[in-house]
Amino acid sequence: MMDPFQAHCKMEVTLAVISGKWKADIVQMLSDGSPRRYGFFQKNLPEVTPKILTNQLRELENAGILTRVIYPEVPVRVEYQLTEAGLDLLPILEAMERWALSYIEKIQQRGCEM
Amino acid sequence: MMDPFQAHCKMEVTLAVISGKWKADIVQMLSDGSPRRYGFFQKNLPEVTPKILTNQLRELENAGILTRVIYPEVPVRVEYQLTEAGLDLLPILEAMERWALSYIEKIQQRGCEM
DNA sequence: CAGAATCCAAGGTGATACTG
DNA sequence: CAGTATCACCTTGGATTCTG
Repeated sequence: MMDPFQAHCKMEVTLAVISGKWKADIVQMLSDGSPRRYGFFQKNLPEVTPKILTNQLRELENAGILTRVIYPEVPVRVEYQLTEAGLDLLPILEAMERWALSYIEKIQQRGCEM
Repeated sequence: MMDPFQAHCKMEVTLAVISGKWKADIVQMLSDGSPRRYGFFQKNLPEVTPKILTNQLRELENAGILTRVIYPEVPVRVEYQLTEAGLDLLPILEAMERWALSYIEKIQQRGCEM
């Protein structure tokens, strides 16, 4: 992940935080505010390998987008949950989703088939 | 650039379009709607090399975010201008800028110096 | 259950020099 | 003026295998 703190403009900070193949998906899966477990992401993102999933979760954690809480039970339970900064990201992700829909329409009209 | 059309979710489409080290800057430089020339970007982004600048401009052009118009004068003049889709991107970039500001504040309070 | 370790391929970025 | 061409690095993502 690119270091958000050496970005040359503010937008780059945000882009650095959410750029990552599965980060937007992860944040969206936590969008209702409730905590989710590692296996939940694995189940809903069948294509992502454990290494990559852990990597994306850790980078989001280090960026302060989500928290990782370990419950030392047997078997161990780990819960991920959005922070306030993470919740603040949701409107942007929704706007990105809306833009993409409109964009896809425009592109189709332009003559590209999908 | 990652192909927006093989994204696994809509948000990825938008991310694919604006992910690129200088793309957000370029779009913002065109935000008032008026056309800008190659040299303008070079002057305002002194760190970017010609190859990369051309690369970022071409990817934005291929994505339909901006247009590239060549005026066959001597010397040649090339003007870049945002499309409708590009203009629609501006609110998102502004939201990203605002989020980054709030984020930086929060991080500083958390104890990280910048 | 929730990862960690190792190895590897791809592509995005950049330095440098050159051109229609 | 507005680019191209070549070479090289380095980060990101991924396949596979293994573990507290």
